[in-house]
Amino acid sequence: MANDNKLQSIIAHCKEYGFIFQSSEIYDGLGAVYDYGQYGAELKKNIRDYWWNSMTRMHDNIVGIDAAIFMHPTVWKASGHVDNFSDPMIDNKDSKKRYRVDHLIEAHAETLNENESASLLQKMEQLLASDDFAGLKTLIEENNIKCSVSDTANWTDVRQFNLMFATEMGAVASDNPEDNKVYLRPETAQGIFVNFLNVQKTGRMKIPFGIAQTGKAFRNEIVARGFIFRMREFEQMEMQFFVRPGTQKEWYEYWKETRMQWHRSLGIPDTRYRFHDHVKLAHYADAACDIEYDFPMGFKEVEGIHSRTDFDLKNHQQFSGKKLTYFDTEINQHYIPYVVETSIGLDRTVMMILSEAYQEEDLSTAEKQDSRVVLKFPAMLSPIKLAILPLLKRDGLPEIARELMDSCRPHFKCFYEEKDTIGKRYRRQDAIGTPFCVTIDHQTKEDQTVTIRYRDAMTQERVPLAAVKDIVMKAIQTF
RNA sequence: GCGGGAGUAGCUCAGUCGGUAGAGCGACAGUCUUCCAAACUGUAGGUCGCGGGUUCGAAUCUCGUCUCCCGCUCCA
Repeated sequence: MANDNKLQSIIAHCKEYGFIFQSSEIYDGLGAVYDYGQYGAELKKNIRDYWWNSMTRMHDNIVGIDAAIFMHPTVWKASGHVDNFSDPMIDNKDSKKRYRVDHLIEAHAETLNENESASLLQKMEQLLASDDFAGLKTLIEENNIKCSVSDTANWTDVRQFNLMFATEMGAVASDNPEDNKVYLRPETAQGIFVNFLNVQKTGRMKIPFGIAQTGKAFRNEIVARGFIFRMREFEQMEMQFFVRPGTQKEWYEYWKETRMQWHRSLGIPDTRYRFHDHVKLAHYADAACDIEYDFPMGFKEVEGIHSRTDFDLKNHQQFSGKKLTYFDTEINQHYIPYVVETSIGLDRTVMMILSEAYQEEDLSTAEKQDSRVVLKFPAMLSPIKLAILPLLKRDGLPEIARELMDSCRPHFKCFYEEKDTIGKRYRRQDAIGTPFCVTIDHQTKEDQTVTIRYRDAMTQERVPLAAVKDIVMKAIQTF
């Protein structure tokens, strides 16, 4: 199957079987926002739990928190988000090149004589200060400023590209709206940094240690596309690992390898992944790489591992005026810890798991055309673990099935169905990725055995009714 | 953001010259069946993405708009 069709098929399948719907669909949808349906929500939760447990339960020195989406506005000044991402921009329609308005005008000013230049820059400053975008465009047009690529002055309107969503906090309007302005966090990491000392002290944590968190983040992407790959509201799973300065390189390597093992544990072969080391580093990092997965639209980042140095804590210390140092009793020194971050997109992981699991199989024989769509999820991630199917809806078979259901449902998600032929019921479970189906038939009444049918191989075998729960439990065991 | 393509039932799609909307699959209720969908009967589902215009009449022509997909661009 061609890859361009595969994404379409997955989107259609996700909708048809209740995994993912477009947000507000009856109102024509809201761009790049999606809702998880009944099975999608289970799948997403299972992935989140698996990540959470692998971080917090399987490491002595990593604890989890849940910070608020709203944070003090100064947080985003300290993190660099306010300054770096709120400049007015303008596009040249011919070259399609986008410029920061101030850069464009400043570059032009350099070609002018001293008086003209100063006058131009002064006008620009006034317009920038008053957010007069129309005035800025007029200024560009009056000065006949051209694009260096296309050499034309065919410009779009000036627009503000602030990638952070803002809202107002507090019911009382202020004279200056900026006073009440709060942002929806564009990343979850800052909630960890500002709680670094709280957790360290109350948890009596000793470096090296980590703080993990999952939660929603919001980015007002200009171009958001690719199904749930790039959404305006999305969920991150992040862990910030605090280390002694100078040891960050080895921890960076450690987490690179540890995170890759986690990916392997999802049953996805190495060939579907690749590392992408950042050459051009962000302002906060001294080393960074992406784990990329081969999505239907090509290799794309699913997780980032960044050595963030002491950039964040140092800035928060400076902006807040609160000391954010740690006293290391081993070397009797105070220092601001360095941070190695692992940051994985939960929605991207859902999409990765779906892409990997989705299979259209041709089951045709000489006599009969046949095919199925199956989601080959790792059993621990499947929305439904076990489907319990009485072969007939009479002769006491449903009663036995219900008993099995009652004994299993406290332990894992089960599904009961007695409608339609058994083959049809199997295929329906294939379509939502249920790894096990158990069928109760007349023989069950005689010898207390059932047929268990495996999703991937479509084979089945006879097992004791009493063993079913343990078979499934064992298969979904994660650690 | 620019360019291209597309929106008709839950899904995949048909719908001629402008004349009051159809199929297959799926779903639901039964029948049959006794371990791998597509056997039989019946039922429900659509302001043809949304809004304006042309017309006696618009799924169809036209303008606008929203959404999705592809390419380029961007991505702390």
